[in-house]
Amino acid sequence: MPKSFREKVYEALRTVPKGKVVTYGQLAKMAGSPKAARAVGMCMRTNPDAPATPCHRVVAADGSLHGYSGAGGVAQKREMLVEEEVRFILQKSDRVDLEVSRYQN
DNA sequence: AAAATGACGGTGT
DNA sequence: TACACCGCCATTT
Repeated sequence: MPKSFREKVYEALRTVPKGKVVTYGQLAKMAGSPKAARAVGMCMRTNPDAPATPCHRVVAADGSLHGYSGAGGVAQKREMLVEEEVRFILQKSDRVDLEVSRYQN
């Protein structure tokens, strides 16, 4: 099979450095389909595996965390980000500060 | 081949 | 700011 959309997504995701995050929409654009943000989410869900794919660095466009298939759900996801020194909105600890921690744009 | 699914995004209220 | 709706897309059934 030729490279499926999901593989491109994983590839792009792997380029995201520690301490930075990307939105589903960004990832979709990097994979070649600017409006496939939703599809990207599904790919993350069906492949929570491998430490090679930092799916915890993927957040919503407004900086909020949507889901996480791993144990602990979004709670665990948030912890991981904090551990990678990703900046969060102080008042709203549920959102990432995209102004600072966003990967590229 | 067609319909259903979901870890989205933007807009309106 | 929070919640409800609608539109979009790759993947799965």
